[in-house]
Amino acid sequence: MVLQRRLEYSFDGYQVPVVPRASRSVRGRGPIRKKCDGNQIRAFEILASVAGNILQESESSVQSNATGVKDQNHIFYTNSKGEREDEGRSIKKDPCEGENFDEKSFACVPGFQGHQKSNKLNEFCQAHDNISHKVGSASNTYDHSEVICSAEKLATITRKNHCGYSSSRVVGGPPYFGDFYEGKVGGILESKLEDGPYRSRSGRDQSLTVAGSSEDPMELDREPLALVDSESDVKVTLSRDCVNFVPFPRHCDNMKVVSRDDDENSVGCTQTSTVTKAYRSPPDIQQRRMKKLFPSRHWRKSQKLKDGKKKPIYCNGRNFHIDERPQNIYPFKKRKFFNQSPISASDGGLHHEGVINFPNKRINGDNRSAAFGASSSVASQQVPHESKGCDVKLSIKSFKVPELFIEIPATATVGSLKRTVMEAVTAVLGDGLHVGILLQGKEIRDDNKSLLQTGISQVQKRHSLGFILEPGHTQITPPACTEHPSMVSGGKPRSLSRHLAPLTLQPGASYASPDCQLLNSGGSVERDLNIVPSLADSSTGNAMPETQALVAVPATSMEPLAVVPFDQKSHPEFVRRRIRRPFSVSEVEALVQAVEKLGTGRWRDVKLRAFDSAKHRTYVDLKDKWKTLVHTARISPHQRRGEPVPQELLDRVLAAHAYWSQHQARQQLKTAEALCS
DNA sequence: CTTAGGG
DNA sequence: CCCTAAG
Repeated sequence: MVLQRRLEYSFDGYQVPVVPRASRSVRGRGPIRKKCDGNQIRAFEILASVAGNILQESESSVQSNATGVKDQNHIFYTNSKGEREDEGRSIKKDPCEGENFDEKSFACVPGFQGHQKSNKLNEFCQAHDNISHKVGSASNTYDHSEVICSAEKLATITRKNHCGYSSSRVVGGPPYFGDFYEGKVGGILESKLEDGPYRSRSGRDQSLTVAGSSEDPMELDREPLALVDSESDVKVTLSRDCVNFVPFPRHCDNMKVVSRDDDENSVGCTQTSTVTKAYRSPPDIQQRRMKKLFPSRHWRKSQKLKDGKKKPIYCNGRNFHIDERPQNIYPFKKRKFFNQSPISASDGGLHHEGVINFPNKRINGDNRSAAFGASSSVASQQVPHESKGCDVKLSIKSFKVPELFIEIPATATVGSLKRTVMEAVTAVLGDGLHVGILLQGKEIRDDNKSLLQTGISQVQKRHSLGFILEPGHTQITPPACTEHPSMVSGGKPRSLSRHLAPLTLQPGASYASPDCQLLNSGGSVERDLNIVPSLADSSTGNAMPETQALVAVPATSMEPLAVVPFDQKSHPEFVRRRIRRPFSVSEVEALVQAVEKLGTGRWRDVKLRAFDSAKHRTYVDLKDKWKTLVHTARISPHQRRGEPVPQELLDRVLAAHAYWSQHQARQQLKTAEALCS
């Protein structure tokens, strides 16, 4: 049939088709939403969450807020160094006043009074939305501002503490864990435990540094990238009938891009169905609301999952729900929320001298399995407090991330180095953080002991209290976590021992199996340099940490969310933009070949035919690529960017495009005629 | 889910 | 790449 057509309409190559496809052009497009891309500082956030919890604990014990802020029970604020334009404004006011709202520099998540339960997720989302807000707007640039931002966020936490933003939520720390997923590494991190009326009493803040450091160098092991010969990227299968079948006989081989690529290759992961169920739980009303709030692709995914489709029908990058996480850590997109009251947060004299301290940069690859230990300097002291003597004020100063080895070619750009470091940190901390308490060098494992019992409350000497921060999945101390239910259950007075409980981020039910994650991320990420030729891309893919599984949210309550570390999937507005992966020449070749055969209107077939195993290429991608190819072919060579595509290929693009355009025109004409007659 | 197109 | 109206 194709042959017939070909003969019938003698294809002559280079004519640029004038056949318009007006059918869909009329579609109006809705208002363009403003997008802000940012980078996720998950690692830092997680790290900071440790402190956040402490704060949370202290805050939750406060019955009334000391400031004039009303009902700002879910305030989130971040500093705005990352946003130059706001520097001026953001410094001017004390966030405690809660009056000056600066949307850009401050994000305030309004509490959904009376709907706390049902809206926690929303709050989470918004909170993270806010975070991403901070991280800068350049979508694919990873520069200092990220670090700075995180540092300032952390500072913000401290500030929050000082300002006495009290949490009016009934639930204690865990459920709103997300509120504190901000922070920094290497900066100053302070947190205090206080039971009494919340107030910043600088007079009593005679923190003494207590902790030592455990600078265990960490070895990041990763299999070396497999350098695949470019030819191996293309599977050439000569098909018998192709000569007669293809309108472009001269390229009759059946080219297929083979990619052992990444993303969706996360086969052993079983988290999906669980996750699915988690999302099915909320009542429909909320679902609808959520959908409204987050009309994102990811949300749709969730919706679909809700519909009972646990198994994606079409395993391309978009439909497969375990997909892009490993590699798309930071190009994430955020959506703007209009219902949040931004507040300008000033620096408040917080220090940002913290710098990530990674002595020998050397990335060896998949570091997920690497042991990681962060040390922290902790100042702790007995609070000269009158109330029952159970107040322990802790000030965690400066988390230090131990050595992180990164290996990067000398030719790599500074930008890629930054990214790499970022990725490494994220990868290490990506699975959450386990916090251990060291008292005089000994780890306190019994989480049920009170501080009094363990002696923490009496810590007077320096260097007697330390914290161990490890990736969540490397350390599992099951008993430690059993307290969470009580934590989430409410405002009853808790012992100090419990205050520390939430510090332990347990991989528990909230996490995907570590093995799964390992399998999912490092190993499966593309090693095919043909597919991902650029260093940045490949390193990105490989160093990408696995994000957590979806939070299993019980239908009855969403409270468990609280204990869950930052989770991308539970924050639909944090949709990351997929990382850019330029088409390689071989991919272009495969695409051209497929289109020559199939035409320009059957992208799914093209995908199946030539990119079936390239999971990261969706048919939409292929369609887009074709579009750009056509464009590229039409512009002058010196205007082209990126990896140069052989002119021969571009010629074929034009030829095929012309041919199939005409072909389509004729088709339409035919049908039109048929209709008329 | 796919297509087709605009952004 | 993203988003999304249409089909």
